[in-house]
Amino acid sequence: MKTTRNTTAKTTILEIIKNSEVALSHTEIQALSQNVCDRVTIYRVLDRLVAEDVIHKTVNLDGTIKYASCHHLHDDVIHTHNHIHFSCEKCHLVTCLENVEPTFKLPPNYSVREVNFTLSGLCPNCL
Amino acid sequence: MKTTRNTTAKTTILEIIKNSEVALSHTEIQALSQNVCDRVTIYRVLDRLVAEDVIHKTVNLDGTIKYASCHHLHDDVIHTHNHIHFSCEKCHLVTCLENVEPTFKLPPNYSVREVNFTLSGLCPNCL
DNA sequence: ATTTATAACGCAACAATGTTGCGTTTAATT
DNA sequence: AATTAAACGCAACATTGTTGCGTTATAAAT
Repeated sequence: MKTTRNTTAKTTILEIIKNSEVALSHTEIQALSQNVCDRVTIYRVLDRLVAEDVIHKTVNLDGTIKYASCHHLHDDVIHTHNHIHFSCEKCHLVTCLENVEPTFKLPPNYSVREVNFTLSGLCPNCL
Repeated sequence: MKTTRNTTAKTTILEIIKNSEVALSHTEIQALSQNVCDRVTIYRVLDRLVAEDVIHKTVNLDGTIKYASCHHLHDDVIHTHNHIHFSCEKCHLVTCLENVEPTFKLPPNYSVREVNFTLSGLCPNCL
């Protein structure tokens, strides 16, 4: 049976993501991790953390993938990531707007499994 | 003064995008264009078409950037792209759901300039 | 505490994607 | 037909992500 292990790479990377106010890309995590492990390991750790539902992915408007920790609220059994991400064009920070849930109505026969909502513009700090 | 020219590369690429029901990536456009021009030229033409607001960009959940033609409705002066894109996980086609406009309310002091809403799951054809 | 199985790792090599510089071509105006 | 610079091709490079494989180290069993 497939088990999962706690390694120094995994814990430090998770710490970096948890301590960050904003979503981080692979490259940013690599810069922050000070050679704790190989570049490839970061990719693998990120994949594992996403699979374990500890962090989530979001895609920036330029195509770069960013990671942020999941804030599991209270006792939600179903845990979704359909909140909005805001990407500032000036400071390039990506923030999770946890409380902003967009609404929309879809045509029939679409089955949604994953969601990515990203806005870009200027954040309060840069406005 | 900076003018823009109509070249064969530009017109054929625009045709490809306009004739497509779904949003296309650079790689897909390259495959469909049958060596009409260099790989680099495709990048440059796409940038130009986006700048001219003839096509628009959207980002898939895997980070790949797709392009679709803009359908300027009636006499809209302000022309936005804040409709939803649907990315099918099975057939990998990205469709613009032109008529589905999401609503959401943002915290104060955010200035939005661009929007990207992408859903993924199964499209009607693959359901 | 030692052994053991395998998850996770490092490294090297590769693949895909996007960018830049520069000399050449060609579209559109004169 | 001449002119000008937008657009092009090509080569080289940068970045990002992937894969294979031998090695390391975690966590469980002894």
